Amino acid sequence: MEDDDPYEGAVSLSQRAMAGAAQARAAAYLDKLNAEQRQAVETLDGPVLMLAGAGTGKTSALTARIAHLIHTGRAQPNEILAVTFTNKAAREMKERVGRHLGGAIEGMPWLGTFHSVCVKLLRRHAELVGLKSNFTILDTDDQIRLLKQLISAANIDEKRWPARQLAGLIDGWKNRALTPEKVSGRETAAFNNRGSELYAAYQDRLKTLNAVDFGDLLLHMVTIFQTHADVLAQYQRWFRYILVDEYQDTNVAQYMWLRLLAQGHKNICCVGDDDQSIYGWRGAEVGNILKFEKDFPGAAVIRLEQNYRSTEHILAAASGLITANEGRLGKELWTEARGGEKVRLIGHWDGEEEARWIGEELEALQRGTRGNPPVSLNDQAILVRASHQMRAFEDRFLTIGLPYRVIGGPRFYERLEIRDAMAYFRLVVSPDDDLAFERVINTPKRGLGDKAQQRIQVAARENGLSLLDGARMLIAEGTLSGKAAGQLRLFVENIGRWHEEIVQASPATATTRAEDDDLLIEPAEDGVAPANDQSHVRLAERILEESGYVEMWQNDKTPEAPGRLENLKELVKALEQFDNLQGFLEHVALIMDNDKSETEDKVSIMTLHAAKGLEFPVVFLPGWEDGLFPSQRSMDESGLKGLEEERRLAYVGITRAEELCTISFAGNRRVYGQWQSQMPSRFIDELPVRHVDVLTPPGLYGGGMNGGGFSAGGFGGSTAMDDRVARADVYNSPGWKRLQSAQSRPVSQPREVRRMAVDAQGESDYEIGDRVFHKKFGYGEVMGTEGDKLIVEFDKAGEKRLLAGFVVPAAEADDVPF
DNA sequence: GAGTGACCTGACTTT
DNA sequence: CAGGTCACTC
Repeated sequence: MEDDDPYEGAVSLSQRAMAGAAQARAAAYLDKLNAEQRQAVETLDGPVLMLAGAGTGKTSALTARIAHLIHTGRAQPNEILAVTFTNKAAREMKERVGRHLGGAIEGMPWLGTFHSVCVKLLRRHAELVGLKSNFTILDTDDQIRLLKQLISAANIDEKRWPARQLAGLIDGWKNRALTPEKVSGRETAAFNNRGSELYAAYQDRLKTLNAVDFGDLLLHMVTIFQTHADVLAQYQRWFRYILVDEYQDTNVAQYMWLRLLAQGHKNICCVGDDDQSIYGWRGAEVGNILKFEKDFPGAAVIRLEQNYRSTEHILAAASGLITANEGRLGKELWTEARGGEKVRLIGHWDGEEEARWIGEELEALQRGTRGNPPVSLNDQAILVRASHQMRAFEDRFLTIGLPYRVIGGPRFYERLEIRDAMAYFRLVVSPDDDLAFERVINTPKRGLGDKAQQRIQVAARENGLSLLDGARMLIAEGTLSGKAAGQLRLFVENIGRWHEEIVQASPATATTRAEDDDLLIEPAEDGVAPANDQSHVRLAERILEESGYVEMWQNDKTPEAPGRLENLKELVKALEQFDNLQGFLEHVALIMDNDKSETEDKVSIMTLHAAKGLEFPVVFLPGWEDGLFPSQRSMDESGLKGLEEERRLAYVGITRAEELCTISFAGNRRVYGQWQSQMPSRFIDELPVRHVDVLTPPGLYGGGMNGGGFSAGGFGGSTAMDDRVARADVYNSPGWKRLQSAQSRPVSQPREVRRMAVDAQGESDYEIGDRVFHKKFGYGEVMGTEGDKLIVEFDKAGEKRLLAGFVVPAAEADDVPF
């Protein structure tokens, strides 16, 4: 590497001038902070652990700290390494630091996600791990395809040993910074005893392809730091201050990376909240935050505990829930806010009913007919555990015409047509991108099926060529049959021609960026720049046109086709923001989020994971049912640890709400296209009852249209002894029983409903041997009880555990219309 | 080589 | 319920 520091003099004059201007501003960013936040900002030297609970002004403190570092002259903007997990967080931080310092701080080149920072570093030092600096970053799709090839090459039955699983294993290893040779012990036995072997083969293949996957970005940098002391020392010197956001989400590789970099000066400030660690499944180690003080002796630990976001009931409900977790660092969140509505809890007959009710609530809140000031849809959100739960809401909202937006749903760049188009671009930019070649060689159909492709593969492998060159060779030999040969020739020539155009347009960027020493000046921040030359946009259009790709969709008669064409247009449009195709590809590889700045008033639907870091005045948390939330899979795979993570997820969900939080569950839900009766979530038991309102079922009992009945509930509170909402309270409540028995009947029979409600209450105690009837499972016999559930052996459906409310005595089965 | 239908399997969270 | 794979046919 270079002897002298390559970053010398990278600070521009304008930045110095800017610092001067900020000086005059007399550090206004400190004014709004409370004592703890201020301490976190002003404790600049040495290790600092900031334990910041939900809504305690963590980002304010973090950005103020950066501003303070710059303001006091401790560090230039480009000497600060600040890492986040999401692009959104990075963007927000950049913007807020800029605001603190009076606007246009241009150079925070090292503020970004772990991955984006690592890409920059790895491009500089790629050769140390056998890569070229213009390596491609594979998406999961490519990764899977690659693994499939390796698995079948290793003569392993792809059915029994799916590539997805191997991808998961490899990902896990990389998260723990394990290179193939470091995978040890029984883990070598993973994947039919071939796990580590395939992992090694995969890494080899990646190197040959000059490609990396997401995990490699971190792993390669850790390897480089560990094996090249000079490189490490250089960055240790350069990054004088290190800040880490969401520290509880760091995995082992990220942890090692940080520790290596911080080892010299130990000026590292980590911000996190152990109660919000929700990425264990992705390799995050809560342990990292728990052992910070051991890793950095003498660390200042600062707790931010004053919550500025939620009402006292919401905060208390969340706090009460999370105390069920063990091994917490422990924080006492408090707020000055008083009053507000309790957290609302309501059960529904099934998922559709739940969606219907929430839809009505959203509209009522929007109109202000609940006796509340109107709440815009933008201020309301529905947070679900798993993305497939969104569908019920989308269906319902489409029906009633309620505008919504799905955040983090099927993402733009993951769509078929976008990936295809991107593969074309990739191939044109880097003709030896074999994975891209495979993807588009026969899309649209060019009569080049498996056989032809195999011949290309063989030709390429035997001659050590890329697939594109292998194809060229075959054409030159003239061994392919007429039609296929002509099509292939056209394809190859097109790619070659387009590639030439790029090379001529910008010879420097088309080859390699290894020589760039301007990473700190960032001519194109994240590849974005005011584009002056739009030739790449026209080129992209022509690629899609002339390749026949657009035509393929134009001829497609399926209903999705027009949408796909729209998406392609949008893709081309997005290119305008970049100054070349390469920059765009880089951007897309790392930034898989599509935050179109929408201005319309819409309710947001997203997963709980996607909601972290966000807040809304009104939040709905549907689907609180055992198996769904907490998710069965988490519990099966990770036991108590999994359950605790689910609980933290619940905590994150509740703490997103500022004013009104509504938890709901359904008694029946379609799972795998099959109806299943659901148990309410055990987390419901853990809510402190004083802060929860159990709502009576809506609509059925004369509550009327104005939603007036909703807040009249609260019968759950009076019966609980131990300060918890017992699930049993919900079932034993008159409202729930009526709901259970009544809702299996048409709603338009109020008299019948009431009669049945009374009946159901009277009959809720079954004895062993009683014959019962269930709406879905049919007839069965009561075998016993388990807690508040009945064990029923159904004639057809077998043994089930369910609540008494779901069955009726067999004698009354005739009354049940279905 | 491409198109079609039967079958199977798997289903959560993501930089 | 959905997407993917396989076998079969044209």
